[in-house]
Amino acid sequence: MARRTKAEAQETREHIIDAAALVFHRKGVSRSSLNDIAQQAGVTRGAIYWHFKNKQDVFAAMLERHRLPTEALSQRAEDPGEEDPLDRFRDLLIDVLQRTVRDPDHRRVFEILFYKCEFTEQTDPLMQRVRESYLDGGDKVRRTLGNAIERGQLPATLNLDRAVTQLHVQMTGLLYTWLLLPDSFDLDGEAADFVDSYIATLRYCPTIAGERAHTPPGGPVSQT
Amino acid sequence: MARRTKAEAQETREHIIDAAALVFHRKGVSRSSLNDIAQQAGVTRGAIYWHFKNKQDVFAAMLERHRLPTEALSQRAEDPGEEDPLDRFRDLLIDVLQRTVRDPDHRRVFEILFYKCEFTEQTDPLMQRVRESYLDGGDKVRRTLGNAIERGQLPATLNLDRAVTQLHVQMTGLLYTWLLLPDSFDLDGEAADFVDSYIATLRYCPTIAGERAHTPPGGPVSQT
DNA sequence: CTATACATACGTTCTTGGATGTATGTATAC
DNA sequence: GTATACATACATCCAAGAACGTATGTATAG
Repeated sequence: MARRTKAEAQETREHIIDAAALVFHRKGVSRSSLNDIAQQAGVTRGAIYWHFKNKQDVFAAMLERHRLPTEALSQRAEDPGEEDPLDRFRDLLIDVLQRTVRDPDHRRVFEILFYKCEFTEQTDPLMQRVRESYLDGGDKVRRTLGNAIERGQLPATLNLDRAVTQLHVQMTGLLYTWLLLPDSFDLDGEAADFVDSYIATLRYCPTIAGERAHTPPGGPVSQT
Repeated sequence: MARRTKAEAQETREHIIDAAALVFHRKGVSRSSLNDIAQQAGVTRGAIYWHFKNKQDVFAAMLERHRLPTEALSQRAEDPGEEDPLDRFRDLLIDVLQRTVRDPDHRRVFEILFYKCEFTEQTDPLMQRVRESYLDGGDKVRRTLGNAIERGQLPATLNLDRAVTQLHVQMTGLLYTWLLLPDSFDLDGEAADFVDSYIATLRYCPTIAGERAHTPPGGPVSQT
């Protein structure tokens, strides 16, 4: 077999990424050879070298494909025209947590990122990429929370930097620990609780909300 | 040169571990060859193979040496005879955070664990080891918090499981994000704040401290 | 026909584990 | 105290495999 149609070629490219994720997850990125990935995908190394420069390039493509779905949701939350930015923000966070539990493909990429790959130097483009991803995400959150403040959904005294830091800490910590010990707590069922708890600290915790805790108009702070 | 005295041999063993940590940190564990480590330590691969079985064994030895100092502090906090277990617990948490900032050797191991090594299968002894380390740590924390409850330092209604989970989330999240972006916040200066904030949630957050606010009148709260 | 989408074949580079060499520390005998 | 015997603490050398990148072959879509 040889030359396929363009659509078919695109399919094999996707298959290769799928296979890479599986092999990366099973053996770790460094111990995964391109031959392993090719076998898993049902092609030869030649196919991989046609679509990608090398293993690093396959890895980057996998991350890129993983980034897109979350991107869409965060765009909605960040929109200044959005009337309920805090609720869109809440949806986004809950979605990330629950998708990690429910969608094996999504979870697999997170597991690879946390437990099955190595970032080498500060100058490593991959390390830089993750770093920028965090910083960009922080900026998005900052804008979204700013919109929420303007709409009166959060106190004007909110310390944005602390809020962003705490969000990173909470989300990263949740995903990291749950992926390590999935049976230690029910992330899917309690996702909304965790997110609401975080939003509550934005409103009431003095070190984040500002000097005086006050009660904003009723939002979705439901506890079970 | 050949046979050294026992003390000198122990020194070279330590040197090898030091060198391994440096090389692991610089190149990532998988890309570090035993030759790299030997060169960094100023010995040959023969020396490493004398003291250790293989690279995995060097890695395990590095982790073991890293575990010990924290172990001592946690033992104190856990002691049922300790009169102020909550304060010892607080000291322990602050120490871990600040030592990560101040002690380059300590920080290096954390960076390796988070960013520069791969855990492969569920059956991987290293993965298991980290998992057990989390579970054991959780048990210690559970006992320590239990002591604190008996001494009246924490509410009797405290949900221990949630408290342990939240601690893992908070500490792991803090270390992970700060190691990724050390300039994004002042972990050293705010370490006590973060710990106190966590302890405050143990006392006041309804979902963790207990459901006094939401409990219908007429009976003690039953948990778990 | 020609560029595409792969498969196949090849040479090189690294790394590993073990085998072997060797010089010194250390314990014991005398 | 010294000679002997052995274990220790490495250094050096070697064989084998794995993975990579490239170069080349080839059949088909356009």
